[in-house]
Amino acid sequence: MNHSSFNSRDCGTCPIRHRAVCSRCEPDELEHLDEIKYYRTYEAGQPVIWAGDPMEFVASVVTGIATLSQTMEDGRTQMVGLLLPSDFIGRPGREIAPFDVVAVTDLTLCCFRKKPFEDLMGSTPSIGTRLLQMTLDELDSAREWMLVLGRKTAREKIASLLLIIARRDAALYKRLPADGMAFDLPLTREAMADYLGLTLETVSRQISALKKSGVIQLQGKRQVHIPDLQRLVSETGDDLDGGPIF
Amino acid sequence: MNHSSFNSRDCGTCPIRHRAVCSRCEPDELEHLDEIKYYRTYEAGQPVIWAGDPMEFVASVVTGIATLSQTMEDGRTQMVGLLLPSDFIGRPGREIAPFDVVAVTDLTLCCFRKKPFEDLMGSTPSIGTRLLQMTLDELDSAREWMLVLGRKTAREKIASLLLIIARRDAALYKRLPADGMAFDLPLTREAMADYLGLTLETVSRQISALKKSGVIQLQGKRQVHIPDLQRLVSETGDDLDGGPIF
DNA sequence: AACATACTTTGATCAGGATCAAAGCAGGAT
DNA sequence: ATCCTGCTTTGATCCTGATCAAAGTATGTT
Repeated sequence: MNHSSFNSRDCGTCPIRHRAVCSRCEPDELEHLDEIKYYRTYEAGQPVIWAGDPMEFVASVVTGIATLSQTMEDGRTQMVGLLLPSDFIGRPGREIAPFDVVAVTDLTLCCFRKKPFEDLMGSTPSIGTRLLQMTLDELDSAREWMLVLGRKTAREKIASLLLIIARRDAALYKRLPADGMAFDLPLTREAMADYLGLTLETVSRQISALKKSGVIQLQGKRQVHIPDLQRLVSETGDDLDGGPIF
Repeated sequence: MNHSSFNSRDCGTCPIRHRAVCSRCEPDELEHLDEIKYYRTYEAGQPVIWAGDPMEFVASVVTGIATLSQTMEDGRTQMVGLLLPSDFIGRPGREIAPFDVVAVTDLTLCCFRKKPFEDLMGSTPSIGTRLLQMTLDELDSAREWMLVLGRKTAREKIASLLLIIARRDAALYKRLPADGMAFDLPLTREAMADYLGLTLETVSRQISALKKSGVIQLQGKRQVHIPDLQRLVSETGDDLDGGPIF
């Protein structure tokens, strides 16, 4: 159990959802968990698992980013989930992975062998409750994403994705949204296109257009600076009165 | 408690998921449930609840069809879920409805007041487990739908929707898929468009095109006959090797 | 330095679906 | 019957984003 790879910030920002399954956050369950959990790392670009493969573990993302995606016979690909630190992978009670999981950056997973995890769930109801809440939140996110995919224009899609990444980034590092904020784009243009149901050319063009309009600024290809968050929000087409953004 | 409106077929085909919360299917929990549950009916077109409204109950669809949808300020609408008999509405642990719920046909809900339902969940772990399974299934469906919205052509979208309805219909009534099957389209062209991220004109045109190709036959506007299910499947663009359809 | 590779940008053209418009159809009310 | 209303079909045209193509940029390798 190599805990030395975790610095204190990882634990300080570790969301509640992670605590539910992470022995480092719930030391009283340490021994039990240590028997069934292990860490695993993947390099950027490596597959974690393919749709249809048997999946003998569930896991929590510790560091890095992974994608959940689906590919059609002819190669058309749709990303159906973006897995950021603290997100959960896998499901108790199902043997087969329903989607492809791929590491897009270097990735560390905190894995739990499935059988003992299910046993633990049975004996610790709070884990099931926590998992239900997380799953309901994910379902809401997926449904919100359906509006983006089905009804938004290319420009609105890009703005929505940037806002999602900015929001998760801010939440994760507990940065307050100053009047400007900056972050690294973790995805290639192609990955963004797969997320948004667009082509990579359209993604590139729309990012250029947002830059030209002054909504975003770019340093290099990946470093994004947003001078005015409200401006970006208004580009998403979403209701401005939908409550606080962060 | 008016159970007389349930005929025996309703209970015979009542899926496991419904059993988890329906006293009619779990008579041993009858008294307890009777204190907290009630039936409620809605006419076709009536709203059940609007996004943002406080929601003081959870419910299970008994008969009829409802939709979950999201609308943007400018009126663009995306349906994010189709609620058929046995589907669950609402979520423990959240006060506010995240989406609009509207009855598209006459609708009967089996409602449970939220507080006591949550108490019941706490004391009956199997309900939470069941709810987790249902939610995970819904999440998978939502993610599969993201592929439809993001990457499929209009024709493939229509074929996918017809197949989903046919599949659910067959499962609900336990009809075996003969070499041909028929069902009523419960949705207007506009509702189908909202589900598929299309306009109603495109839906109409693609349905006409599928009819002209002989993939489907229509009696009137709503009664659909599918002479060859495999033919319809091949129109969805999905992998044919994805296991049995029903 | 020269090259290779992967990613990105930009241009030109095309096509699928949206939009605008009008007519057809069925069921219900008077 | 006639009218009305809501739903559906079909036509004409437009536009957004896809496709095809090529050049630009950054990073690492020999």
